Amino acid sequence: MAHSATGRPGPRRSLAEGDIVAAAVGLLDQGGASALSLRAVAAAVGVAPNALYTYFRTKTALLHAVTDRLLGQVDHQLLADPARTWRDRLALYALDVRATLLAHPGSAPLLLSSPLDGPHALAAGEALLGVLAEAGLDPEDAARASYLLMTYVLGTVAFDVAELEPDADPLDNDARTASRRAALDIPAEQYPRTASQAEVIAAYNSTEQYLWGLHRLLDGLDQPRTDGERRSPGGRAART
Amino acid sequence: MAHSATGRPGPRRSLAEGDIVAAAVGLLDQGGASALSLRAVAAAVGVAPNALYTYFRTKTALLHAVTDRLLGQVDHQLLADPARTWRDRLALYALDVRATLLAHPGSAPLLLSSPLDGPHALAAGEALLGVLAEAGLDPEDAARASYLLMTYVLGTVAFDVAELEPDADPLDNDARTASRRAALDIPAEQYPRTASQAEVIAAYNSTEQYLWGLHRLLDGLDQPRTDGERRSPGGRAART
DNA sequence: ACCTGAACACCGTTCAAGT
DNA sequence: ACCTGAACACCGTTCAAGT
Repeated sequence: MAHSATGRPGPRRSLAEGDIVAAAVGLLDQGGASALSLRAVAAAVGVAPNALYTYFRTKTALLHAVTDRLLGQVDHQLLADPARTWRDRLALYALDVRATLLAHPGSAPLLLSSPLDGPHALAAGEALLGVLAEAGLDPEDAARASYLLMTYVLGTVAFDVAELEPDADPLDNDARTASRRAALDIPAEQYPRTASQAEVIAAYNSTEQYLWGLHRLLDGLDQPRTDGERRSPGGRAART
Repeated sequence: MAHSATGRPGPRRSLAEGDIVAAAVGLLDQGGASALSLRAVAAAVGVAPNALYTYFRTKTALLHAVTDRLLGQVDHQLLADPARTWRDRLALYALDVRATLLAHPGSAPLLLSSPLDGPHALAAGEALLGVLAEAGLDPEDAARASYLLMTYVLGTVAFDVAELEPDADPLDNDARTASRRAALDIPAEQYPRTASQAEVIAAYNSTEQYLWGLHRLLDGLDQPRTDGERRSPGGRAART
């Protein structure tokens, strides 16, 4: 084990928060969520386990920092590209978030259990509100829609990553669909509709399904309201 | 601690899988996800920790059984009520799933990491496909839509439950919104759009937000396609 | 402030043995 | 088959002590 997360030997630089977070991400990448223990991080960074408490009050605090670092790897510029429609920008961005998280197995559940109030999360949220404003949503609806989109993206990837076998390549969707298909065994008499759609169900992990759901969701945002509007009695939202 | 999950004293009945799962749910309810250890379950059931390996190959297998038992507490009849429109049925069902999961803190992340192939999950999925067929979706779109809905419901509740403080009442949304509002501190110069919507953001955990998102999603399912259809080159879906 | 050794109260899982 | 005691290889966190 190297002294620091950079792998550079020699006398140890003074340890910093960033080094610890980087080492934690490294463990996550190699061994998944279960490999991310405080003791392992401490070992990777060349320090006694309890030394980490100088930098993070609890393990949870470290995990939140890991979360925000991963969000920092997403290309937020995709949301700002003025050459594309708002819809294309959202789709490309959603694909980038998914690809980033799939490259770090175990990160999606981690994101779902984080407050998402770090600097990268805030920056992404702000950019998202801008795109949704361009799409014609008033500020309140834009905020609601941004939460809807975040939930969709993170929920989908969390589902996806949950069933990853530790040895499988997280980026090979086709192989995973095939293995899902082989494992499916639905009694056709009891569940006829389900059984008849086994192919589609096996491909729930596909990019195609991901985009299908995203576009249905954007369709729902991109039209007049039909139902279920329950505004607070206080007043209507401003349509700026 | 009673000998069995039923609390009935006296000579122990022969232990069954169901007793173990029931005890696990009890621990989940009392202490959240972290209280659900094999050793605690074994103690609750009056047995040595390793005795559980007679019934479940791993802890994960037990968790999957817990997951399906929780799904069994949802009222699937809500999807079949012929007196209501498909949209109302889906909304009522989604509310019931949410209420059930919020009553069991820690269960949502558990569901997200389960294969959802147990009997109750299959039954719910089959009923869902039926409702979506009524809504006018062809079988393939219905399957895709059911996954979209599941992701939305479970993802939202997982997000929601993630930030639950152990002492808070999981069913008091208003109190949690207030505490979220108090914790929010967004620099308005850096994130103007975000800061201006702090009230809405604080209420992300509300039933109102949940229904808003659900209805946007149903709006997206309930209209002709606009974009993003990328069917596999092999052939088009059958329109039965 | 930053780090240490030692300890505490836990984990999931395996093994050999008993009935 | 069902269950046990004992052990293995871990956890996160705290405490007192050192610099």
